[in-house]
Amino acid sequence: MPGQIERLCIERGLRMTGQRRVVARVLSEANDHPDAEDVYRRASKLEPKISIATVYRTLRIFEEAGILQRLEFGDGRARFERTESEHHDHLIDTSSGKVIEFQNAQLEELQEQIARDLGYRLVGHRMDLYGVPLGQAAPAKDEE
Amino acid sequence: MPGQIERLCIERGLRMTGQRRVVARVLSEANDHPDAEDVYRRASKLEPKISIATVYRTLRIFEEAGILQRLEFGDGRARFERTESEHHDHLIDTSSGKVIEFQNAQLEELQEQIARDLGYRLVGHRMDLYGVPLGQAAPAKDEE
DNA sequence: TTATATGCAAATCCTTTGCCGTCGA
DNA sequence: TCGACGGCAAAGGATTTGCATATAA
Repeated sequence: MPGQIERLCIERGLRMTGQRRVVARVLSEANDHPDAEDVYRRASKLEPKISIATVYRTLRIFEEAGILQRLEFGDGRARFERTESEHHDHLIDTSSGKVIEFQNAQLEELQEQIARDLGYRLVGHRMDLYGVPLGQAAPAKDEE
Repeated sequence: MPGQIERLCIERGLRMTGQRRVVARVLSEANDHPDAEDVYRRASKLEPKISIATVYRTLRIFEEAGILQRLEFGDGRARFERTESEHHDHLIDTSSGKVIEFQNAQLEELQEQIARDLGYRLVGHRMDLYGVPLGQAAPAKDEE
């Protein structure tokens, strides 16, 4: 039984090779936001002879087919997640690196309006929030 | 007469060398969002023997001193702008590459609130909008 | 069969670093 | 003076690519 991603690949007419199935499966089963190295590591367990070049090529192809979303959190490498019907943004916990997904309709609306006011039609956006857990670290400046 | 950035450098106790003055000046005079290569190119006109390594080192030092802001628009290289008292975000015109700055207090407030609702204190964020000029390209799907 | 995909290693792009001579305070 | 700085070239990390072989359809 093909996973969600493999199904999408077939739908979009991508040639399904053993390697692509493995990458598709790794991504279907991921609940986090793996980078290429992570995907390679996980895929290698299922298909030891897969190469990192194939992983990169496959990720790019999946992204171009709209199956994957590329995320960049500013640490120099790209992370991937499957495209979901409901759009969401990310909050990165800077103290642990944990990534939290959230949705906010008001925010989406506001972004469209801002673009419109500037004379543009919004075709995309990227928004990442960086935060530390409340009650951790020092919120005020003059405490110690 | 030192520019705004050189003044900040002095304020923060950075040792002022000829190269740093040149980089500071280039950035003080920039009205766009140059990447390291751009800064190097512009600095070279004022100081032909400056090296790209020095430009990178200086940009990093200025950034760490809070004098510069590092921007990443997803094209693989960092861009820089001087830190301004009033925060702003960017809208990138995907048809021309032009970058438009904007401020929106409601947006900032909403971001803080979202973080708070998730149990976080917002320590930073990054938001870029991507758009095409209104009236250009096809907004509807079934026209031609 | 035949265009497309994969492996491997080399290449690229952006950025950082080691080393050693130089310069600012 | 003397520790910080700059130049050069080499190193690094992430990602892409050329080429010969293998494979899906």
